[in-house]
Amino acid sequence: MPELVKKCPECSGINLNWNKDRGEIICRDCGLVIEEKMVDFTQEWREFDSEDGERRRAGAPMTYTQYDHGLGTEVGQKADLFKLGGKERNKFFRLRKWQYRISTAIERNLKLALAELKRVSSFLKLPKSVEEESARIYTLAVQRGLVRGRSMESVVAGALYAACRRHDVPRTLDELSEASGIEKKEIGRTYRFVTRELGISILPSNPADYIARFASSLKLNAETQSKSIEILEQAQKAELTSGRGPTGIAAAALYVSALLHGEKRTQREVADVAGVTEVTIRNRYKELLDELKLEKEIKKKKKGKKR
DNA sequence: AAGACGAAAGTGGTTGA
DNA sequence: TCAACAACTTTCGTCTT
Repeated sequence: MPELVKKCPECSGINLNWNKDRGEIICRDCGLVIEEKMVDFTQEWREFDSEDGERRRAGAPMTYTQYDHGLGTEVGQKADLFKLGGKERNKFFRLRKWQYRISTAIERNLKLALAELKRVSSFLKLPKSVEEESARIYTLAVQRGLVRGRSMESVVAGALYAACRRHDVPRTLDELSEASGIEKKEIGRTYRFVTRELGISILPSNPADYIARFASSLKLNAETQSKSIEILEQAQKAELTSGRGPTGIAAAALYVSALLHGEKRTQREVADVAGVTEVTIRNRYKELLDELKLEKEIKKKKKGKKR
């Protein structure tokens, strides 16, 4: 390890890991990559693309890397050397140079982006399949030049969001936003843009997919959980769900079934984990009571408590 | 005192002319 | 491109436990 670096400039940790192959020093405490191009001088990571228009690289503050200890930047795909025939040399060399530049630009972009994607994905504890799907989406997006004019990070977040939806493990925009450091509306925008451009089908997410996660962070038992799924199904039949935010509905269903099972949670608590407000829960809750004739059960519960 | 409830005004996004 | 619109939020006052 070179003399100069002994402490992590970010967190002052001394637990540094020198990866000779990639010429990186990685702080094991906070995940900061300290030196990137000591050996491998072909990788000009710090340079911005030579393509015009793409200079908004500064994105989320890197403090988020603190959460990712096992930061892995393993990315495959070395670009092939371009072996094209050679006759009109000058012209051809220029072309080749261009091609090379473009391909390395894409490759560089991918390398950075996939590292970012991995980070966010591990922060959210997303399954491998989702991670791969989103990497695929992102790769497609880069190849079609959809990243231009947008920050890399926001496209990564959008790809992740889309992949989550497709695999029925939805995260809310809030969660993605917290994990990636990109604003909610920005993620939503790029998400819509990318899915539209790539022709990815966007089925509205099912409230039931949120139940398990919300329930576990509220520490509700399995019975309550399945009850809330039932409630959701009834609600869907009564057409209470269309046009409403799925998280709000999921939250209300959970709230009701928690009441029914004597595992009462306050509206505030449920609202927090679902990322909606109490008011929304109240509205959905009221609709549920009206349509599903659950009033009696609730009242029974209350009487039972008084005795 | 905390939680539940509801009204009113405000916000961001979608839709349709 | 703009206005209407629905869903959701914020804020605040009142009622209930």
